[in-house]
Amino acid sequence: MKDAISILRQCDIQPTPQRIAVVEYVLKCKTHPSADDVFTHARKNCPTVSRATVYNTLNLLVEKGLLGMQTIREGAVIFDANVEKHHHFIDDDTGDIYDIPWDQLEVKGKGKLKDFEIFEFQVIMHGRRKKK
Amino acid sequence: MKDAISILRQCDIQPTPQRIAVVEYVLKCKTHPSADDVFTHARKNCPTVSRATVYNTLNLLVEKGLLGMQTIREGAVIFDANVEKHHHFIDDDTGDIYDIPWDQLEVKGKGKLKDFEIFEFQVIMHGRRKKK
DNA sequence: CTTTCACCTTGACATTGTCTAAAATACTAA
DNA sequence: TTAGTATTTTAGACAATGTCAAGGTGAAAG
Ligand SMILES: [Mn+2]
Ligand SMILES: [Mn+2]
Ligand SMILES: [Zn+2]
Ligand SMILES: [Zn+2]
Repeated sequence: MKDAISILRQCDIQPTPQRIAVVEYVLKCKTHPSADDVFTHARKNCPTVSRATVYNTLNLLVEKGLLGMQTIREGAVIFDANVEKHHHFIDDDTGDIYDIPWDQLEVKGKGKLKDFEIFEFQVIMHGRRKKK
Repeated sequence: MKDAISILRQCDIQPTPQRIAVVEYVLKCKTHPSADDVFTHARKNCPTVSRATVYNTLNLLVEKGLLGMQTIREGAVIFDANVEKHHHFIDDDTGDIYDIPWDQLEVKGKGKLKDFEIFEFQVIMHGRRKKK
């Protein structure tokens, strides 16, 4: 992955130490973290970063399309470094959220929904991940 | 629909005025209300009902399977009088949430997800409802 | 050096949701 | 009826999520 500074520059966001700390964690994170998760981890590299700055940076990244945001978990929005279209599987035992590649599932019948103009959609699955 | 008292009795929940006010609103509501929506409306019929009782009653109804709960909107869980399996369409302009009958959509390919045991799933769509 | 400007921090605030202690209510049995 | 017990309700405390405004810091420009 490109380094945080280049990514920020490319989107016309000034690369400050606080923003770099947020970006370095959240854009390579595979765990669908909450804002508070990001805050905790960003603090390790930048101990003075504030909650407000974390929220501001996350919202900025989402606006710029560098970061996804999902409202599939109770209590807090989660952020998603994977900005390609994909589905989600939620392990109800552990709370872990897994990405399901877009082409693994096909949703048929959307054309029949005459009253609705669909901008985007995804399949949300709940269950348990099989231990291998 | 059966009356609130019978419904509560049938589930071994004592029908108190507070619970009746909650049930009468939430079980015939088609708008996917939040707990606070239910609180506001229940107060009209039972002006003394407290927030705690509304939450307790909603959680009881969900436990008993009389009410659905969905985490598809930011900020608050929503409740769903429709306990049949179905999908959801969210109008991003208005925030309104529409039920999509289960058999209108078909999700193919779940069998390929060997690592996951799926308990339930649904399709979540975002877009705009066409004005007729 | 002074002004300006973007950024950051702090803390206040609103909202959601849970929990507890005490009051109110309803059932039960003498 | 009356006393006692169990259930329910209420008010408020509390924690967590998220937004916002006020003021501080620091660099760049004049
Ligand atoms: Mn974490
Ligand atoms: Mn309402
Ligand atoms: Zn994802
Ligand atoms: Zn529904």
